[in-house]
Amino acid sequence: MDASILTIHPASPEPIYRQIVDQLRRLIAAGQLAVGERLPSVRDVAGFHAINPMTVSRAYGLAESEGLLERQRGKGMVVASGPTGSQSARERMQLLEPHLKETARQAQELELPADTVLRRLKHLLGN
Amino acid sequence: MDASILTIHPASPEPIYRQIVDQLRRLIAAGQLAVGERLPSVRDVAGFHAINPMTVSRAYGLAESEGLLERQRGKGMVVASGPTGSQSARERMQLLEPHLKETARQAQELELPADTVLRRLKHLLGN
Amino acid sequence: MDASILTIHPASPEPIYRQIVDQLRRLIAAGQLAVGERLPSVRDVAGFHAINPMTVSRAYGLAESEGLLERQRGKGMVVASGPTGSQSARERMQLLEPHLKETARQAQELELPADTVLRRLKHLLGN
Amino acid sequence: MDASILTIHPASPEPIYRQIVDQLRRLIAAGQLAVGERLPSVRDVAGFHAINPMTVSRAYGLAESEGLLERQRGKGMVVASGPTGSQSARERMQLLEPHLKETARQAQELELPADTVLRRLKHLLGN
DNA sequence: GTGGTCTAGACCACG
DNA sequence: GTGGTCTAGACCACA
Repeated sequence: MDASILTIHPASPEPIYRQIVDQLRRLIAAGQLAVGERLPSVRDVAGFHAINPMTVSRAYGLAESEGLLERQRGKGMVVASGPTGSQSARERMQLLEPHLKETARQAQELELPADTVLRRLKHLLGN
Repeated sequence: MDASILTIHPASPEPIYRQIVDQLRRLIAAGQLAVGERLPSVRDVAGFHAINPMTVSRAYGLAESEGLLERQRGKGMVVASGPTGSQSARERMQLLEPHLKETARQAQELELPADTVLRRLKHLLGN
Repeated sequence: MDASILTIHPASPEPIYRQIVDQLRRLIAAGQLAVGERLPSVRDVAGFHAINPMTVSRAYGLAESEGLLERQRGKGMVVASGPTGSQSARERMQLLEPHLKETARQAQELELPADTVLRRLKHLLGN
Repeated sequence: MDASILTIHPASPEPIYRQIVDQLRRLIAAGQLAVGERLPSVRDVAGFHAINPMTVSRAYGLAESEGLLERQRGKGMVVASGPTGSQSARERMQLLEPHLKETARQAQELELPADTVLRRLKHLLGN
C-alpha cells in the first residue's frame, strides 16, 4: 500500500500521530484497508509526508495496541484480523457520531438553520 | 450574564481556555451575546465550572486580543463593538465550514452513504 | 482652570489616574499650571472626560502626597508652592529622559537610521 | 539563538510577557531575527533572566497568535514567514510612531524647546 | 529535548 | 468589586 493513502496536515492543531491513528481506524472499519494488507513502511510514510519517523512509528504502535494492526515478522505492519476490520454501516456510523454531535452543537451556537447546514454538508459529501 | 452560558468539558482534549474562546466567537457571531453585553466575571465562571480563575482569565484575554471582547475598567468584560458582532448567516456559516469539511472527509473514509449521515445530523439538529 | 487642560485616553493601557498625575507633574514643572492656581474640581474633570470621579480623586490624592498639589479648605486643590513648581529647562528635561531612552532603545531594535527618527520627531514637535 | 537577545526589566511596570512580545515584533520587523530562525527555548530564556517559564511561554504564545512566530513541533519556535518579517524602513517607522507622538506631547507639556529634545535624542541614538 | 495546560495561591492595579 | 501578573510546580503532548 502506498504512503499516499494517508492524509497528513502537519500544521493542524490535531497531533500528527492521532491524525494517522484515526484515519487508520476509519479506513480499516470501511474495508478500504483490507485485513492482512500491508501498510506503507514507517520510512515511506515519514519520507512522503516529510514528518518525523518516530511520529509514524508511535502511531503504528498505538494502532497495534488498539488491535487495528499486527506486526508480522519480515513484512512490517499489516491490518489485523479481528473485530475491528470491515464493520457494518451501523458500527461505522458510531465512529462518526461524536463528530456529528459537535457539529450540531456548534451549528446551534451559531444559530444556523438546519437546512442550510444540511445542504452544505450534502454538497461536501457529493465531491 | 450568567456563568451558565458557557459549556465546559474539563475532560475534553481541547484545552478549556480554547473551548471558551471558540464558544464566545460563535455566540457573539450569532448575536446570542449582544454587543455591549457584560460577560460573567472571571471568578463567577471559574467558580461555576470549578476551574481555575486563571484559565478563564486567559480565555478572556485571548478573546480580547482577537477583538471579541473589550475590557471596561473596573467593571469587567463586555462584548466588543466591531466587525465580529452579530454576523450574517453567510459569515456564520464560514465559521462552521472547516468543521463540516472534516465531517465530510471522515464520512468518506468510513464509506458512509451521504443520506445516512445527513439523516443523522438532521436528527441531531432537531433537538 | 478648565477641565479641558487635561487630556485623557480612557482606552489607553496606561491607567487613567497615572495619565493625570504625569500630566500634572509636567504642566506644573513647566509653569503652565502656576503656583496657587486652582485645579478643576473632581466632578468637573470626571464629567468632562466621562470617567469615574474616584479615579480623578485618587489622582489628585497622589499628586498631593507627591507635593504637587495642596488642598485648600473651601477652594479645593491648588498647585502647591514648593520645589516642584516651575522648574528650569534642565530639570524638566530630566522628566523626559526616561521616555527618550526608551525611544532610542526601540529605534535601535528597529534599526531605524537616526536622522529618520529625528526628522520625524522634529515634525511632530513643530505642530 | 542565544537567550541574551532579549532584554528584560523585571521591575518595569510593563508586564514581562509584553516586553518580550514587543521586542520580538521590532527585532523581527528589522530582520535582526531572520525568518525561519529558531528562538531560544522557553526554558533557556526563563533560566537566563530568572523568570518563570510560563511567563515566557505566554509571550511566545501571544507572538504566535499574532503571526510573529511559528511552532515547529518538538523543535521550538521559529520566526514565522509572513507579512511581519523584515519590513521596510517606512513600515518599521510606523511601529515607532505612537511612541514618538507621546514623546512630542510630553515635550510640549514640559514646554521644552524642540532643539533641546532633538539634541538629546540624537546623542542617545548615537550610542 | 521542545512547548502546553492547569492548579493553587499571592499580590497588584484599577475603579 | 473587577481583571492582570507572576510564581512554583505538576503533569502532559509531541517529536
